[in-house]
Amino acid sequence: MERTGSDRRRRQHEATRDEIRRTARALLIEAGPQAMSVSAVARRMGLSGPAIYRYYAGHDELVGAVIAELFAELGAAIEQARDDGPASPAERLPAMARGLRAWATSRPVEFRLLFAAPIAEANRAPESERQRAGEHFDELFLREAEALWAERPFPVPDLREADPGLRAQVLAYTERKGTSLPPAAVQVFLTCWTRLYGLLVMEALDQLAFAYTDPEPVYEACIAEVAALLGIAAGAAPAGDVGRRS
Amino acid sequence: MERTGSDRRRRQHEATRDEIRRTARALLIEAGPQAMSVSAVARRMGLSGPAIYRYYAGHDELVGAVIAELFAELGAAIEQARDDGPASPAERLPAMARGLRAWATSRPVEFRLLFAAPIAEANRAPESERQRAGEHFDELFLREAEALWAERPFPVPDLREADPGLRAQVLAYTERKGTSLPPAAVQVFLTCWTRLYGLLVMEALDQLAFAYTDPEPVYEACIAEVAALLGIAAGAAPAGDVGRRS
DNA sequence: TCACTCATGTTAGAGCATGTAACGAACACT
DNA sequence: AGTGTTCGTTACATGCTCTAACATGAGTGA
Repeated sequence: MERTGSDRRRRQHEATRDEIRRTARALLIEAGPQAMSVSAVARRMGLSGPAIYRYYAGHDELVGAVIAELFAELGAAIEQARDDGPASPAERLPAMARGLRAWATSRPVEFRLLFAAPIAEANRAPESERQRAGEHFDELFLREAEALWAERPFPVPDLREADPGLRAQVLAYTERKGTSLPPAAVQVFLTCWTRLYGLLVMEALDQLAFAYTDPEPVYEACIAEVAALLGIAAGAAPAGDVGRRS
Repeated sequence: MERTGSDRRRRQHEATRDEIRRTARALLIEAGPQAMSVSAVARRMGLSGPAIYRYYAGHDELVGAVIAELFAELGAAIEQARDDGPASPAERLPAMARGLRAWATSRPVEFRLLFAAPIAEANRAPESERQRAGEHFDELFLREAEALWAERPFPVPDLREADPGLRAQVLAYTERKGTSLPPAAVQVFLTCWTRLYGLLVMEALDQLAFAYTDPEPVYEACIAEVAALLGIAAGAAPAGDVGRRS
């Protein structure tokens, strides 16, 4: 199995792997997640069924590759939102939050696959691509919160008054991440991040439709709340919204 | 098709329909959502495949029936949590929130099916079972918020300072529900409800695992936050947690 | 009572999915 | 040139949803 292989072969193999992944993604966008079948991908590429298995061990691995690609893109989009705007963390954090949602709303099918999927057992492993990606986004925002804290600390609650179980978990997270933030600040950060993230997931699952037809201002309000918790002003949302397939 | 039919026949038909639904649910619990296949249900009942189609138009309708049953149970659980405790809305609201999560955590597979499913297209229709159920839960909590407001109004923001789009949606929701709450209070209520609900959905989707191993105190903290917004004390969580299949 | 109707079951099969097995042809490396 | 790997094929096993066609038996009405 691909022991050494000439460079020629290896690159050819990679190229086909990529083409399969791109084809799967195209099908995902055109016809939803269940259209991403091994057969359908092969059919579209002019191959016949089992050929795909030379490149991916099975359907799950193929879907996993698409998911990994999307996670990378989403991460890049957030980083770009961070780096585009002005240099102050107080402005960057809301920009990143908006970048996150802009990506999500311009690619609804993909976002749903990432965050509102059946969650194939494979992707629920402790060290799965998915968990790693979640931690990564998390860290992007955490770094920014650290910068904000260094510049101008925000008010924090007294952790000694918190539930012991909760405090233990916050301490564990603080330790694991090796952050410069004090645990009480980490607690605030997690609250903020969870609210934003949760709202997005709900939107992706159409769980906000019972009350809201357009979640955008709801998300903006959440950004404002969170900004208030962090002691910063949210700033206005950029005027023009991002369209699909920018 | 079941035009008139004697009562005997009709009841027999209903009984079989129920048995099919129960069997599907058993399979769901034992082996996950994708085990709820028409074939598997028939096999377990000693029937052969197509017999099921005499009772359900197809796989989607069968799953929809299971979902409807679960929604009804969840609603009943919340109502019971409401009616069990003391009579004050200030105590009932947290009790209902805890009842909601108790149901969710004691039936993880079922809860995932309800709120974290692939969302079969059928269930995304404006008047689907799912939307109706969402509105129903929503109303259960809304009624309680009304009682709380009548007893002791909670502080509300000035809606005139809110985003016009958000305000319009809150007004529309207020009108649609015909609630006695003023729009600004509805806005607070929706914020509270969205936070609780969002946290639960995230837990169901394992989206909290990046930071928390045990979401229970996180949820309790959220209840406390929300209670603060409503000007009430959350009270302590009941000591013993509810086990599965109580 | 007898024949009719219709609900309910059956088997057969179409169509699509994942995935394996067995085989052939192109390719690279010695 | 020979040899083994890679990459494609077809054939097939199995499972799923769902339709078609047929059998059976219980209730219904003349």
